[in-house]
Amino acid sequence: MPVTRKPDERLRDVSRRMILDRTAGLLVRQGYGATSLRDIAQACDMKAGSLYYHFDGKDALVEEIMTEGVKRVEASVLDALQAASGSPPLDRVRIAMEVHLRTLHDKSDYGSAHIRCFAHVPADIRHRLRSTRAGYDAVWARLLSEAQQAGAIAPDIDLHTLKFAIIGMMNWTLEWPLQNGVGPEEMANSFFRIAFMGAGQD
Amino acid sequence: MPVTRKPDERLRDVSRRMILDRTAGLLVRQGYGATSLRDIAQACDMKAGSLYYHFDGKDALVEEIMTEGVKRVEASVLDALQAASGSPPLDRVRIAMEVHLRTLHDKSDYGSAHIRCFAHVPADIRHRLRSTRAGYDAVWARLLSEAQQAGAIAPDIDLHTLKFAIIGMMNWTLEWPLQNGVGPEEMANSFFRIAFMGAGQD
DNA sequence: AAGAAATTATAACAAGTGTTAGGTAAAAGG
DNA sequence: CCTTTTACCTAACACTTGTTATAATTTCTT
Repeated sequence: MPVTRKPDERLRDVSRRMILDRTAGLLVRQGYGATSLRDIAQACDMKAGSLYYHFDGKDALVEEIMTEGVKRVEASVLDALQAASGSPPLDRVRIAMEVHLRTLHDKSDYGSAHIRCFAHVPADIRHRLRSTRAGYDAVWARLLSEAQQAGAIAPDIDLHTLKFAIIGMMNWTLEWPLQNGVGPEEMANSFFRIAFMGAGQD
Repeated sequence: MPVTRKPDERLRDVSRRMILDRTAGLLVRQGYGATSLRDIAQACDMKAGSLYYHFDGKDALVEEIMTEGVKRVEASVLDALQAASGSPPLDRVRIAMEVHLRTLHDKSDYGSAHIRCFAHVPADIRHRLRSTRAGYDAVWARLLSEAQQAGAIAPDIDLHTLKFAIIGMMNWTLEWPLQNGVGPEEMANSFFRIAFMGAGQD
């Protein structure tokens, strides 16, 4: 088991985290259906049967990763919003967009594994993940609502649709990468410009 | 083989189309990995082995559906643009958005099957689909370029990013339905409003 | 260092998958 | 209507998959 650990780390915890990490990477690269337990085990220098010591089965492993994916994005965005609590409303929106994109693209595979595989996991998992996702959704709803109440968003804009448009364009960057070399900050700035100032010219 | 056909229709053509139609529906509902040839055969009141008379294999069938999916969206959008050739540039953009959404949501399952399964088919299929998709991409690139040259889109807007944002928000409606009862026209209008006039308030 | 507990390997299982080749029923052609 | 061709059935195959129970190895505790 070629995994490095510190003296106070239990093997179980280190192995378990490594399995989660490597599986997340496989899910991003191959998708749910094309990632077998044997693939996962190989990526971990283990055998498939051993994975059952740590997880109840493939789907439990996958669900844990996907749940953690949403949680990580949510935590990152909340942290950033907390740190920017005194900033103007639309600045906070732009920051949230940037952090969302950074978490998806740069931080780890968990968030992107979630988005990539959501539509393909068994229905019961998807159902449970929907409510986890709804929590993060509420973060955006609150953020946009505050911005609209502060007068920063036009009153005729339906916030549900706006949230949807923003999240849609951001998450779509995982399916069809925007452009090589473009980072989260630049993406966020471009999308923010389009969504809030509009691409149109009078 | 419970399928209705007209006197001039060949059984082969009718059966083949029915297999494509029903498979597209399954792909939308279940995804690529969870749709077996036995599922498809059952949906067609056939046995799995029989599908080989019409298609070389599962992947040939799936690829044909997904290719047709892009082609249908493209054809619909091009038709609509042709019919609106005298309209102002941004009207044409809005029409294209509406037709894109209508084709995805109301017309048939082929387009949505494409989007749902794209990230999950074998890499060689995905590679070929990428170039099919690039053709449709070019339709949008041209449309937006004409609008910008006509002065309808701000000169600082990068058209590649704008196209991306628009397609992203529209295609995301397949992953996470915007709202029950909202049709393509209303969606298109809302997304158009956000993307071109901006949600912000001065 | 020894023994207990933890962690991984192993072999096997049952079920499912895409596919093939030969057979048969249905459609088409004259 | 009869014959030929077409379209579907069938049985089997080889392989893959998630999973289980037991064995073996490694880690942890005293």
